[in-house]
Amino acid sequence: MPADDRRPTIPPAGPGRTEDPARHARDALRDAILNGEYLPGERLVEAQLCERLGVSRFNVRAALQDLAADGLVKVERNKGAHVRKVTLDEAVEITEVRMVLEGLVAARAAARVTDEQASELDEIGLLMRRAVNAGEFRRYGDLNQRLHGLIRDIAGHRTADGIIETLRGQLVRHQFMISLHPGRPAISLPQHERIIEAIRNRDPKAAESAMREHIASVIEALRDVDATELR
Amino acid sequence: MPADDRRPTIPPAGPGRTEDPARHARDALRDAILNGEYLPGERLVEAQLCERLGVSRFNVRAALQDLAADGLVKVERNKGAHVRKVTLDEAVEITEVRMVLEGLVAARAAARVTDEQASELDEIGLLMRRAVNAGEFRRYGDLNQRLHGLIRDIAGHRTADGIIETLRGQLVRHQFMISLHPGRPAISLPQHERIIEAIRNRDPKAAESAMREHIASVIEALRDVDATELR
DNA sequence: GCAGCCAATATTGTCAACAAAACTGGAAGG
DNA sequence: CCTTCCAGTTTTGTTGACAATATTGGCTGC
Repeated sequence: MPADDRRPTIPPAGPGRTEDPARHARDALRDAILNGEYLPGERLVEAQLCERLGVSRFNVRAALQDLAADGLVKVERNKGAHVRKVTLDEAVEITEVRMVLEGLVAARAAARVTDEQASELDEIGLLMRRAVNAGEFRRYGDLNQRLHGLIRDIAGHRTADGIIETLRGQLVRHQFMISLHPGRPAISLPQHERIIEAIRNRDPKAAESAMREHIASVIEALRDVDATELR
Repeated sequence: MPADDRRPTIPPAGPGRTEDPARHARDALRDAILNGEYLPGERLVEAQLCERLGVSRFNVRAALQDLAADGLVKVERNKGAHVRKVTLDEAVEITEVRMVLEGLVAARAAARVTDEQASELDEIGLLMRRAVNAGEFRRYGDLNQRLHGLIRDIAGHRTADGIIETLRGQLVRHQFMISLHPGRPAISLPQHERIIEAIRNRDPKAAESAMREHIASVIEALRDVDATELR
């Protein structure tokens, strides 16, 4: 075993100390996992997390249970917590669910979009095209997230929104790899543009099917990336 | 306040005592809420639950946190836990999500159904028709649940399955009222039969749209029931 | 060398007591 | 009569210690 873990400590959130430690622990641990500081399958020992997060074991346990509910960690009785491993099959299932949920959300967004929101959508579309043309893939990825987020805001479907957000968390690693997949933006850009257009036209059915097609192609990309990686 | 709470105690699960109390507490409390022994909005005081469930406060808290993740209770810091109230709008949202998820599941079931499973579907359809003709509404409700469950088994989509199950829990009360709504079976029976037929024919698209139509009509029923109740 | 066992250790599960916060009822003042 | 404030009480938040369980590493006998 390593003599000492050199990972940075995440001390209390500033000098304020006004926040409750439970929240801090949960958010800090979630960020740490999402940033890949703990790898899938890695064991999460409560005592170590106490030091790392600067909170008591009580709050560490609460955080672990919370993240287990989000599917980010898995806890087994008397065996502790691990970062959850998401297999390719699970990733596909999760993305299938996201496909129908975001389809629902897109349809609803098309039914509720205001003129102001429509031009915001247009602007994102424009920026996306520019980013692709300029080869700024990182920027494109950010815009991608912003677009999906805006659509969900327009739809205002809290239930679907919460589930989508939870599922997204479970896939950060996979999603990240997809965004770097060569040729990916060229495929997804026109799909995004069709989604935007359908919502602008206030056509729920078109918006739903455009969104579903888009995410269906994400599923293909998932499989591709996985195949590429295991070569 | 009531001088004494006469609700039945749920003592340890038999003489075995092999099960962990955390699991027992969680399941017993979930059942109690689902059976309506605690009403929506009712406060859940930890000390009372300790007596009721025969476990320590530690385990009561764990159970409450678990059920909060399932959306059955809501806990507010320093304010305790309440049985979550599901408004009509939320119930509609939840059912919309169920609509697209069960649509996905139905499509997948149609793609994977075996001959044996197909005849099982047929049998349930037959029993449903009989139950409706005989006016056995309670039985029809049970068969309804069995049908949806079988479809989900056939699909084998663990991710969608888990979410659907969670959502169903949040709606037990509403669902129960719908099943007693007069004229409801006459509407839903032919919808169920169309779903069964589409899956039998191994036609995913038809299965998905049949399922979505069915659940869309459940949403209407939800609104009706609510309107009837507040008259 | 190795399979199985046993003690030592590491880790998680549980509890009971205490601290902090929220709620309650009633008294004081307007 | 109403509002405000202040104990007293109830309820939740947190801690540290201890118990139960799993894991590790070495030992023994084959």
